[in-house]
Amino acid sequence: MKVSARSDTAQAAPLPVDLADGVFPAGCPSRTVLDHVTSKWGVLILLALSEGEQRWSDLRRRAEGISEKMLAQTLKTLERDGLVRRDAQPVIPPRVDYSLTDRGYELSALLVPLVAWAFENAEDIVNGQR
Amino acid sequence: MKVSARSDTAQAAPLPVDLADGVFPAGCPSRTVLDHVTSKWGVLILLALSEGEQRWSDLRRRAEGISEKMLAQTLKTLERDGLVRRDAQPVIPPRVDYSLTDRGYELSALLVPLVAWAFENAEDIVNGQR
DNA sequence: CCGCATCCAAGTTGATACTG
DNA sequence: CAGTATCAACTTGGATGCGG
Repeated sequence: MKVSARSDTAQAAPLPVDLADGVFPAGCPSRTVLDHVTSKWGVLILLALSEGEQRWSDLRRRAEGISEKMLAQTLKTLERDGLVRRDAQPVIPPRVDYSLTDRGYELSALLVPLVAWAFENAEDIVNGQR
Repeated sequence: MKVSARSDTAQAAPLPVDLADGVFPAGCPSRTVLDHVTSKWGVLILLALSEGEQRWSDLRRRAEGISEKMLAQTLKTLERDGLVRRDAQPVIPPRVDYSLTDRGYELSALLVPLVAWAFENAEDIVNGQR
């Protein structure tokens, strides 16, 4: 479905003013949050956890290609942001479960359509470039 | 409308199976697309352009803190991905307008709620870490 | 002047090895 | 199993230069 009236350029500005003013300044907190959330691995981890609680090794396998360092770093950041909850059980061998907080779940609900879009359009996009 | 979300821990898995299988593998195209789209500056540029066509210098000012190099690079990537359209006018002084393609516009529609969420939750999140 | 490619310094990421 | 430490590789950004 085409939205645009002229040629094939999309216009219209459905962007709330306060949002625009709030996100673009360099030092604003939203930049930081966005960076964490849209980081290369952040998206994958949040998405994986949206399926439910998972262990470290599950996540490592799920987010194929992630290094242990980045997994640890990503999880720590998301935990500090209050999006992911860490539940370490004092057993041998150690077992740590990760899950989304309510806020993280809220976020993942917004992430899912984005990822779905990327998935659906990926082939087209990649084919388009030679 | 809220889905359910229990007291403290969010569970449930609203993630389509084919999506999950499609996004997590390392070499899949969706990863690439996601990386472009969720890159540090990609989000900001797409968001800025969702307000309508803009010139290079407008974008440079809008995405505060971006370097010329990263602006050029980001725009080129998004253009190659068919999300941004570049319109160079052969005038002196030179003038180049950037705008979203239909596909880019579609994407920005998904990005806006995400950014809005980040903006609304930013303060809470940043305050939460001591 | 505006748009953008190039070079070099600095920060980020990744593979491997090692500890609790 | 869950993470940390270390070093090498890649990415980012800023200054500079140059064409239109």
